[in-house]
Amino acid sequence: MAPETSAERGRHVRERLLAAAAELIAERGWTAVSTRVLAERAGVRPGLVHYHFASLQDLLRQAAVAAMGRVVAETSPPSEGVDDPAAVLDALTSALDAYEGRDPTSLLFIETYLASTRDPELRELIAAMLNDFRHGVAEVLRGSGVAEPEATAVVLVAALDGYLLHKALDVSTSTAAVKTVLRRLVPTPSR
Amino acid sequence: MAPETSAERGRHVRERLLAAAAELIAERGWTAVSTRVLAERAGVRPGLVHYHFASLQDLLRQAAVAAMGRVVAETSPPSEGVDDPAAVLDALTSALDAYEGRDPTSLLFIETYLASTRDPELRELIAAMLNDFRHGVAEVLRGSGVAEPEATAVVLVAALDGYLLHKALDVSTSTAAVKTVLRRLVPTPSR
DNA sequence: CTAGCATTTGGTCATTCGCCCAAGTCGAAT
DNA sequence: ATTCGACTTGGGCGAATGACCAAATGCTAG
Repeated sequence: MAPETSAERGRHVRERLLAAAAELIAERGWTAVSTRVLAERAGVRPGLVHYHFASLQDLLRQAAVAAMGRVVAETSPPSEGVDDPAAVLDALTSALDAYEGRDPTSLLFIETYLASTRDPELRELIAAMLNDFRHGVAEVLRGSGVAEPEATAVVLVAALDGYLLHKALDVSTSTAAVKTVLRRLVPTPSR
Repeated sequence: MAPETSAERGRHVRERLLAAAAELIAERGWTAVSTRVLAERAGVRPGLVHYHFASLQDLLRQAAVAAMGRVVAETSPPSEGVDDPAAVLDALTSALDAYEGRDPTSLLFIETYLASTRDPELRELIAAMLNDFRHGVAEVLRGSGVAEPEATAVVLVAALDGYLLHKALDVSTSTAAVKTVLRRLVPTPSR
C-alpha cells in the first residue's frame, strides 16, 4: 500500500471520525452519540477523538455542517439559465426522490436543526446555510417572474423539509401528487 | 388542604411526571431526558419513575402522545361550517402565531417525530395522529371546493411544520408574508 | 382494631459517559 | 544516527446513567 506520513494518517482519521459522526447522528440522535461508539464506527481508538477534536460537541458540529453543506451544494438550483418556474420546482423536488425521510441525510438535517436550538454557535452556521439556500431559490424565482419570490422561497423550502419530516412517519403519501400541488406556489405570471 | 387518598396522590404524581417529561423532551432532547432530572423537575423521588412506568421510554412515549394529542385537538379546524378556504387557512396558520419554533410545544413535536424513527410503537401512534389531522384538513378543503384536497392537505401541513422547524433557526421571516403565499395552495375554484 | 394494599423511600447494581494523560510509535528533518 | 514533533495507545478519573428492590408509610376495607 501507499506509505502514509503520520500527518496524512491523522487527516485520514479525522475524516473517518467526521463521517462516522454524520452516520451516528442520524442513527442514534445528536445527544446519543458517544465517543466510544463513534470511535468504534470509525475503526479508531477512543482516545483519538479528543486528540483531533476539542470536544465531542465540536466534532458533531463540524461533521453536521460539512455533510449538510455538501448536500445543499448539490441540491441548490442552478443560479442562472432557468426561466421556467416548473423547472425550478423540478430541480428542488428531485430531493424528494433522493431522500425518503428515514434516510441518514434527512435525519441528519432534522437532528441538526434541533441541536441548533441548544447550541448558539451551531445555530448561526445552520441559519446562514438555510438563508443562503432560500435566497438562491428566491433569486431563481424572481428571475422567472414569480410574485413575492422571497416569501415564496421560504414557504417552498419549508414545505420540502416538512414533507420529508412527515415522510419519516408515513411513507404512504404520493410524491407525484405533492409535486402537483407544490406547483401552485410558483404560478407563471404571463398566461 | 384537601386530604388525598393514596390512589389520588399516585395519579397526581403520574401527571406531574408526564408534564415534566413533556417539558424536558423539548428542553434537552428526547434521548437526553434522564430519570433523575425528570424526577427532580416533577418534585418527586427518582424511584417513583419506575414504579409508575415500565421504563423511561414508556413514560416519554405516553407524555409525548398525550401532550401532542391535546395540541392537535385544539388546532384542528372545525369539521363543518367552514366553506371559505381562506378561513380554513386562517384557522391553521393561527398555529404560526401561537408557536414560535423555539417554544416547548414546537420542539416537542419535532423531537417526537425523530424519536418515532427509532421507536416503531411510537411511530404508529404519531403517524395515526398525523393522518387524522391531514384528513380533517382535507375534508374541510374538499367541502370548500379545493382541487386535490388530500394532496393539498399533505403539502399544507408539511409547510406549517417545516416553517416552524425553520423558524427555530431564524425568526426573521415574516409570518404575514408566509400566510399570503400559503393562500396560493388553496385556490377558490369559482371566480 | 387489624389486615391488606398501593404508594413511597433510600439505596445499590453494573454500565456507560466525556475527558484527560503518561507512555509509546514512527516518519521526517537534521 | 539522533532528535524532533505529530500521532497513537491503553488506562483511568469522577460523574451520571437505567433499572431494581427491600423496607417503611399510611390509607382503606373488613
